[in-house]
Amino acid sequence: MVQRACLLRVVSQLKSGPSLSVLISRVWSGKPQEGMLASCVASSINMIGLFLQLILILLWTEWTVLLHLGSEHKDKHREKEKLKQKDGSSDKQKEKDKYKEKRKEVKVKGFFVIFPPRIKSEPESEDFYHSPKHNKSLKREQKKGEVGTDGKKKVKKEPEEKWKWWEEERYTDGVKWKFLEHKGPVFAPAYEPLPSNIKFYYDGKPMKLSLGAEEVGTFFAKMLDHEYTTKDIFRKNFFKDWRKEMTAEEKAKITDLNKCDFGDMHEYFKAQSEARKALSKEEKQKNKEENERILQEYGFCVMDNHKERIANFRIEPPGLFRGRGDHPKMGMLKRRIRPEDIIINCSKDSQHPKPPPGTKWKEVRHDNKVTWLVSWTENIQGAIKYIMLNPSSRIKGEKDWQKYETARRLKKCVDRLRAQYRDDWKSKEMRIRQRAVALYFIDKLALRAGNEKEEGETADTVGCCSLRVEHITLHPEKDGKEYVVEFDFLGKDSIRYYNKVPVEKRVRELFGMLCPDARSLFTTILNKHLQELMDGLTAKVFRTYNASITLQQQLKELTSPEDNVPAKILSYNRANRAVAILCNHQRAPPKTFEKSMQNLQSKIDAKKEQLSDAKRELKSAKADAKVRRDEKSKKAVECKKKAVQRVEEQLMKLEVQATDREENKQIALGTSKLNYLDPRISVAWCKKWGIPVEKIYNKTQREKFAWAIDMADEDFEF
DNA sequence: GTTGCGACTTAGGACTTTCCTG
DNA sequence: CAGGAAAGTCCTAAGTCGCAAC
Repeated sequence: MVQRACLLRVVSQLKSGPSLSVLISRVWSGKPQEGMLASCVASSINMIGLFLQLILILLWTEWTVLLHLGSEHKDKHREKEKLKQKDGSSDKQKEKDKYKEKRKEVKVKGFFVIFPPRIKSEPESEDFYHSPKHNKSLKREQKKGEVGTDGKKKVKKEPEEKWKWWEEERYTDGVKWKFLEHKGPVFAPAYEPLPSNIKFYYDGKPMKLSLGAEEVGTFFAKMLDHEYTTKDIFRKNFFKDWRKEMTAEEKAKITDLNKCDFGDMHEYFKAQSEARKALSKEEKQKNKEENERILQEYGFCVMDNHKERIANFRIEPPGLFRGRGDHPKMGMLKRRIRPEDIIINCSKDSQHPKPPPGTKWKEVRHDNKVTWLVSWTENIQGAIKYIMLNPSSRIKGEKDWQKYETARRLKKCVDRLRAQYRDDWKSKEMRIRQRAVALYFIDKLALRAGNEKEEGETADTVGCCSLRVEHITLHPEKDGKEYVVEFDFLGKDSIRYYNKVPVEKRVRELFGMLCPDARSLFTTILNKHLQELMDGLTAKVFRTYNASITLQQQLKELTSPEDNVPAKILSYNRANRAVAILCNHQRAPPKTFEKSMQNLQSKIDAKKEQLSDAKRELKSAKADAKVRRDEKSKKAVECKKKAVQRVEEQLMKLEVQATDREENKQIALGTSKLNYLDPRISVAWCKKWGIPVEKIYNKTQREKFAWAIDMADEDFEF
């Protein structure tokens, strides 16, 4: 589609145009019509100019205008902004030095060594894979091994000493490991044919399907409850792929999906899942144990002398592809992965995983410049999928830590950078101006970079550099504010980004000649530029930086020392929420939201009543005590007092909970917590206010952020 | 220089387990 | 002690970004 040319490119094509006022009035007056737009672009008419002007307006917008948190937060945000500008550099080095010192102090305690017999029995070969640099730690671990060898049970009983990888040296040369051993993937269970009494009907008549066709048919049958099985694209894609699995006869007969009746099959699967739920305790326990056994066998690997948890050791089962949003490939058959599709990565001297009997791996390689253990190529997009380690592993943790360190380095130079890109808006070179505009959005609105994607291969979503004209509307005035830019587009995962951003009208200047091919590789150009500005800087670092700094600031602002623990946690959640809003992390409101909110409210009401009862009782007890003046009645008063207090606390807790939940209706906190917020900020906050870290991070999260929990003091500054 | 590929992070929703309450 | 809500886990899609191949 011609009119799909991206916004920046459109902007870039502007040379000169009709009078400004005409253009502006056209835009201000409403959405550009599709046809109009198409013809404009096609004939190089300068309707496009409008968008240049939009950019110009934005360019001249004052920094202090707070864009992302919506109008109510504007003022707060301004302050934040000031703060942001102020505390540019500092403390990081301090932090680092402190940590270095701490490291020096740390004595090496024991490491829990896995598979000690193996590791112990072949130390020579390990040495072979360890650079001199690593010999030190290796020796330590071997010592450990000796201690641990005399029995797993014994080791298990002891409070397990966690390996503090963050106290060890890192590889610097692109090597990711020296030794890697694992058992390979767990394949999806083989297809179980339907019992003979469960039938598929075509055109009202029962029909026995071949095994292959039946299997794929069951994928569809299982999904019948989902709305998307009614979607045209889904049905079309499914039917096309299904036919490929049919025998010639089946193909000849089954020509219309609408004549297929999967009802029986659907009922069967439903009953099966019911039956699974209704299993007896013992049976459930048995299943659990079996799962645990598989986890123990396949869920771990040994990487450089340490047993590490694997994130996804199960191969994705076959099924029907369901992309997010309006995906053109929804309904296509996701093929079953066989050993022959699998590439194994492990070290040469490890015990290679064995393929299932009678099969072969596609390849076994020994590439220690990558972190994956297993890979295969998926058939829908042709993308490569990997089996990698858990976030608690050294290899993921180091990277995560490094990510936040990069963001902290950005903090040091962000002022300079912002000044620079503002300056670049005036540049004579179009590319530079363009780059600077993109950067502005990425920084201020925390937009994603927005890489190019192949049209028709995926849902139509965009990011900063791939925004198109139709994603932006200009309003001369909206909600009492002048010059409001309205963003409305689908971002990653087809999540809608909607934001009205008031901008200040300023001097406008026309850009000069523009380069029409500027868009291609735009994110590459952008990132190259960023790389020059700061080592390791890319577009996404801004998201990390802005998220983390916002958390830190919000925590400072929202935490009241006199608050009790639940209230402080509410503050934390609010700070977290501010970040989630900034990053546009949304969720569908839980289906049961209204109901559970009502329940909570009635609980609160009940609690209130209970409170007034308790108060009344206290009063009468007091009166009683006054009259009687004996120990017993005094005690009773104390008792009642405590009861009132307790109920008050409970009520408060409930109310806090209600507020929290209401505010959280459509906002997902998990993503930012897991991916954008430097955990050391949260850990420091917990330490400072005496909040148990368990209140903020659950077990998995504590494992992932073990490095931060261990190293951050209460005075950590991002 | 451009394109496509490979590796890795980030993402929301489905599914499962745990917790709470009546 | 069941049943519903909340919390936690699993799943895998969909991004980012660098680099090799053309």
